[in-house]
Amino acid sequence: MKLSDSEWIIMNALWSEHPATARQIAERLPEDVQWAYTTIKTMLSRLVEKKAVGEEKVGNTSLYKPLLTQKHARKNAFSSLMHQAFDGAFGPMMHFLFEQQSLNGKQRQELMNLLKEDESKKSK
Amino acid sequence: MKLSDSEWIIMNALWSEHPATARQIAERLPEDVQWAYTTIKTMLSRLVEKKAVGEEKVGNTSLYKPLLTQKHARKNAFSSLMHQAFDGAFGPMMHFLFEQQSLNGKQRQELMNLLKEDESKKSK
DNA sequence: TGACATCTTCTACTTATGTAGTATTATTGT
DNA sequence: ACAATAATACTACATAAGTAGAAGATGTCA
Repeated sequence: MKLSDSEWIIMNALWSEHPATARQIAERLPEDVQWAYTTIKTMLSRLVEKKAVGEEKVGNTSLYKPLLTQKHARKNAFSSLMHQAFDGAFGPMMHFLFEQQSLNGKQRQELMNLLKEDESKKSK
Repeated sequence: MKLSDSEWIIMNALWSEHPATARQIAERLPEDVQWAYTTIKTMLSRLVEKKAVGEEKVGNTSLYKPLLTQKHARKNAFSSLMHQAFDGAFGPMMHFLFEQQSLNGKQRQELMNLLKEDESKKSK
């Protein structure tokens, strides 16, 4: 399941709290996203069709909730990027990230800690 | 500059060696990509239009070369992903990657080395 | 010099994405 | 009970992406 740019925007709003009505989602969109209410509805319908979002009617109003988890969406996005841009190789991708980001000392330290944390988790 | 899925495929073939003719690119595509020659030409034209690729005629044949570098393309892709999926935050993105990949000892070691390498480069 | 192979350019068609209007239906405050 | 509000479903339309055929120009080998 691959999300388009606009779909990410909707999903982000939905993940942040759900279930939610279209109206609530509208209110949570980033400042710079000024979509008509019907645009949001259209996006939601398409996401429901794709089974990324679930819809439940309560009265005449729909409540939406994510079916695709944020974690899955992120995973898919990385997987996709890793395959198209790094021929599927994790190592080179990481290498690139480190190289690019010209990490400052703190960031580097943070990453070190993450790695160590991961290590100790593993060995337990 | 954002590349579509198909565009990545073409660009990968082009980055691998250039300049290249459409025919050469065709030959380098992954096994599972069976595009008509004209499809490749269409993609190339569109990439030329977008200035991601340069075209130079030699005789009646075009030679193509990347204008958008692989590095830039990768950077853009990450930037885009980081913004849509992690609200632009590098740290959380890294955290996610570590968590997801359940790194084995060797991979972890490799990453550590990358970090240290980076550190020593910095301090010089 | 003609038959083939090969390139190019144009055109075409489908599905996806981005964005929103209109018409209809339901809810509600007075 | 009705006007105002708000929700829904449907339709619409532009641009991007995916994929390729047709026709015309050019090169090439016997």
